[in-house]
Amino acid sequence: MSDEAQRLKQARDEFVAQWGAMGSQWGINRTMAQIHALLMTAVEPIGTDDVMAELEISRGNAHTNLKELVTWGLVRVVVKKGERREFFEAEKDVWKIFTIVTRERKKREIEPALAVLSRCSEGSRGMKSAEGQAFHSQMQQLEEFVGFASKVADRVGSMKHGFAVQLAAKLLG
Amino acid sequence: MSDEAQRLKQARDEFVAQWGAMGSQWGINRTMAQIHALLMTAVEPIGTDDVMAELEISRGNAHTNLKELVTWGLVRVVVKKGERREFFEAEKDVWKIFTIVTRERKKREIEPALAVLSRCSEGSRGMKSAEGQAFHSQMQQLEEFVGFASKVADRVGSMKHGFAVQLAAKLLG
DNA sequence: ATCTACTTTCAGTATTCACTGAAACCTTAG
DNA sequence: CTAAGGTTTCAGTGAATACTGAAAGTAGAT
Repeated sequence: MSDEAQRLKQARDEFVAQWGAMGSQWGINRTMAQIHALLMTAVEPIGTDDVMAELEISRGNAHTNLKELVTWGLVRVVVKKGERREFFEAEKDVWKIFTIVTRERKKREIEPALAVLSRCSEGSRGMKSAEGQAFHSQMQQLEEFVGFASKVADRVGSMKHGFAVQLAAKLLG
Repeated sequence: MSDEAQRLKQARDEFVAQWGAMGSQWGINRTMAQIHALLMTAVEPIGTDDVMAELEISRGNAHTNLKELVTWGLVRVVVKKGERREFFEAEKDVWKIFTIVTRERKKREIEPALAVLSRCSEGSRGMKSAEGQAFHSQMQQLEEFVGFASKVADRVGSMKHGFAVQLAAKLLG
């Protein structure tokens, strides 16, 4: 193997390992993040067995996490003609990756919070005691803010890349 | 206990429980989120023993998570005169809470990612093979995007509430 | 209809992460 | 100094989560 090919393999392994470690920090399961890293840096679609071999994981594990990535929309299933098995290919456009992750995190983090806050705010409406009023007010403020974050996430998530860049340039300028 | 006081207790318990459950989703430990919820809805500073009693957790657990909340900056230590023990009080301003969480998440999620990407991008600079170039390009794009997200987080985190509201109004308008 | 090449599921196991409770450690008061 | 009141640490335990491997399921090919 050439020197460069070795360096490349090393760099890629490092990326896969570290991206996986990062996944934990992000509340995403390590294997899923590793598979994602592997696919993002693959030149062409790869199959379940390649994933198993590369990451030294079981078929079940590879399967589950590949399907989860497909559910998120970060990975597509590809069928090659003349091949019976499925191959997988990751979305590589960073802006698309970002909007997908934004959408998922909104679903998982913001929306449940909003539901909780709504109920707590509603359940304490019109209380007479100082404590009751303070609680209601706190719930209302949180609800308003989170609702607002939810709208921002929607808006940003549906922007075209170019527009987002413009907006951000203004923000940072 | 009056009817209203009961309703309040119920609503507050629900908030604490649900906020805790949410914490898991957010990659924050459940107890820490529960303590935070408890403190956010407390009328006055409370002590370790109150937290232990309210959440039915051990001293060690209460202690560790209270200190972690203090480290984050979401909770302050308060000393009452004539009292030897420490009391705790949460920041209640939602915008401040938001900026603190933004700062912490940037530190925990964005900065390590950036470091990884830098190294991988650097380590694959100037490769000749198509694979090497594709890898380098992918790393560069990710690095650029994440670096950018980092700056946005800084900027938003240091905004005054009023300014952020204005900006957001424009964004959502 | 049967074989073959895969995909999917899931009970059991391993790993990781959080919690307990008790001991060690401060700090102020007497 | 010693005692009392309070805080901090941490080894051991428990709960949650992820992973394995093998069996069951599916679908195209013969």
